[in-house]
Amino acid sequence: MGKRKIDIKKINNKNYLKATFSKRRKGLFRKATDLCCLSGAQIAIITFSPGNKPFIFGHPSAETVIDRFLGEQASCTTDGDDDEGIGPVEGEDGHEDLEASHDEEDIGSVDAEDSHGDSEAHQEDEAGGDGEKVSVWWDEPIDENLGLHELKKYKGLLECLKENVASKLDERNKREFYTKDYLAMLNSEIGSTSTTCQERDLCD
Amino acid sequence: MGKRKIDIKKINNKNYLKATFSKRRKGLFRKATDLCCLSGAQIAIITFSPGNKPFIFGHPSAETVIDRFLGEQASCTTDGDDDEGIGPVEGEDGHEDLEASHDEEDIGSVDAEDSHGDSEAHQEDEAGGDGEKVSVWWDEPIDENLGLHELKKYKGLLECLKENVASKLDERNKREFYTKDYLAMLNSEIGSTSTTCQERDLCD
DNA sequence: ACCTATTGATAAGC
DNA sequence: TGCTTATCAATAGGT
Repeated sequence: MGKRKIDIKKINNKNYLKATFSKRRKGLFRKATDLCCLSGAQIAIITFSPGNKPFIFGHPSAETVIDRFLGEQASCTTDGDDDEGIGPVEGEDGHEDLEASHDEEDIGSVDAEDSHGDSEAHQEDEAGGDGEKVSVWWDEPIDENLGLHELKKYKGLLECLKENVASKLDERNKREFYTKDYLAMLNSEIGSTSTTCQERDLCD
Repeated sequence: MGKRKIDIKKINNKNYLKATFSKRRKGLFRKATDLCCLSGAQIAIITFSPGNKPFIFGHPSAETVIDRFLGEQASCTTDGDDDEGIGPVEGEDGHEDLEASHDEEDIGSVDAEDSHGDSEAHQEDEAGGDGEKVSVWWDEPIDENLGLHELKKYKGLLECLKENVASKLDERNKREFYTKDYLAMLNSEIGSTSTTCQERDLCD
């Protein structure tokens, strides 16, 4: 999408690599920010640059999301939680289902909706409201509890998240190594410097 | 970037929210994939959809990157590793430097290069090659060891990563809950179904 | 889900 | 490295 199309292959030129990684990482974080604001989803991104520098994005915080992830894995392995656990841990090997995971066939039959496209299309927010939906693994509906909780926390402060803010952070050599709430951090930066709020409305 | 510009604020319409989250999450993962291929960076993305469904992206694996992240945090707190640790864990609170972390001022003075922009601009790949560079925290220069190791692992297999592949995964209700190598997984899907390789060359 | 009109992200060039 | 511009890519709406 630049002036010329580039092949998605390893960049060898060090300088070009640095510039590209920098730009694209920023773009990735911005996408994540937008997704958080739009959907209220919890997202954590851990990045180790080619120079082995860590760049962390997290909402409500990297640790929160990581813990939740690790927690689910644990409950999946030990508790078995409910019945149809989330998709089991998979990878190049293929399947390595644990005990209660029979998602491929099971869930497909339980919920006829996820027949074709994106698997997150169905919502189990109502946790049983629609009946045949996949059950939640925990008792915290993000939109209600966490979502409200988090968003209430930032209220009007989280009004906009301009890219300039991130740039400003870089200038201060903070290295964007944040495990707390990335959005909140950006917000605090905005608040302290009155960055112009271009077009993004309240994220709440 | 659709037919009409939208405000980056919480979407209330459930259906629209689902559709948007789905599209944008896919876009986010694709961006991460591109960034991995281009820079060889290690990236993990943990996402909990508004329906509390987990969607994991990881290269070389979510667990690998998470462990590395947690490991650095630990070493930062306990060992102190070298001297100029990475940017300390920061957040909305401001700074909470640990013991050996005086990166803001220190690194700035040590390396005159990271005075303004993106902090990952400097490379410590050579681990002392240029001398005044920020030191690595571990003994694994990604481009050399990890990068080579990982890439060698997938060789020509990782030739292309088309979006169709991800779609296909959704169709199989795998929910994209992968903690192993996301790229490798996509690759295996490609290999088993001979997905067309449009324009992406070898990621290696 | 798939299409198309638009806005957004970004490769080059300063 | 940040800014600007020309282009390609992601995606909002609508089917």
